Amino acid sequence: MSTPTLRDVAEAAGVHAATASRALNPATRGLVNADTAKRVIRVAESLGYRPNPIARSLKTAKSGTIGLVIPDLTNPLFPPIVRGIEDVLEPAGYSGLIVNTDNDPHRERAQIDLLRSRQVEGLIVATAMLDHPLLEQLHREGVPMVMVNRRPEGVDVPSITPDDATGVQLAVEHLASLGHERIAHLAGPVATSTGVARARAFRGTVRDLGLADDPSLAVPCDYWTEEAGAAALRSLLDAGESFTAVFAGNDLIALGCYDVLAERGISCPGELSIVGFNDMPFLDKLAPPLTTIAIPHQQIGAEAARLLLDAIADPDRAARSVLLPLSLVVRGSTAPPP
DNA sequence: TGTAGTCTCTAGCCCTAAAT
DNA sequence: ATTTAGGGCTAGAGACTACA
Repeated sequence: MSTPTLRDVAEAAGVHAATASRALNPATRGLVNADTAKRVIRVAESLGYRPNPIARSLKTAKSGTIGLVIPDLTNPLFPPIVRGIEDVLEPAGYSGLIVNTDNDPHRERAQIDLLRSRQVEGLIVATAMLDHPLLEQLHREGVPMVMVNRRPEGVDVPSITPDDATGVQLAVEHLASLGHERIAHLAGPVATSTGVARARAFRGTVRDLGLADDPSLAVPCDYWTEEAGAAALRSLLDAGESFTAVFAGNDLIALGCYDVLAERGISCPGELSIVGFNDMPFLDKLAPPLTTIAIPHQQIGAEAARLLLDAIADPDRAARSVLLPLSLVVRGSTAPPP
């Protein structure tokens, strides 16, 4: 006996398939006599019936799925965000399909094509570049979309981003209050909104506080990765720049710095203080534990999912964007300069 | 006779294997 | 090469019953 269908349930319960369908769907259950509904539900359970969402979407033209486009699945920043997204999607009857683009535009295009062919009802996108033709195109085609963490320029799409400027300010003020005057910034990629926003805020804060405003102390990384962070710090050290603290564009870049400190025998925080950004999981387990800027990851994900559900329900609604507040988490990687 | 309340009937969603 | 059938499900139309 193959897996039971709605018809099997209906027959066993002595009702028409359409009635069984209504009884089993909470949204339409009210159209069916309560006792009948109860009977159908019981029969469905005893047969081990599982609704077939493919057949359902054949009729309803709705898939109940949302595409989650993640740039780098190995970045621990994302699991808590996805968790927040699922917390909101699930009770709304949706589930997320995750794809990973590895920051590769071709891969991204292919993955998004795949999601669309699977009839996802919307996209939550964490891969936004400042200039992002694909996202512009999707937006023109009317694909419901929400940006998380980053946002492209000039595309009128709902987004949920951290308040980078304030976060940077907190980090730099913390270092300044410890007595640091020459702070280096290992910035995120210049093609990303986050990288640019944080770099700009860094420069502004450094000036406001009257610290060394030396362009050679700000180095953009090619990627948001440990390797890129390590390479950037090496180039600063090799150039003979003098600085007593590093403000990293994100935690992975800061982690890369740890590698360089180890290989060159530099002590942290004794000789060099380091501050990260994002507060991804496990930073408190490092030696020394990394001081960083905390982002409410789960809240970001949940808010993104809410914005998307809004956009799906009402496509004409004006794009709403949310800026989430950040906080400084002081751990062991920062101390007064030597 | 009208009207809730409850149920059934029908068609069709999109695609493809099989029949023509 | 073209047509048909059919997979599982549900929206919409409409039928039946009981009761005011």
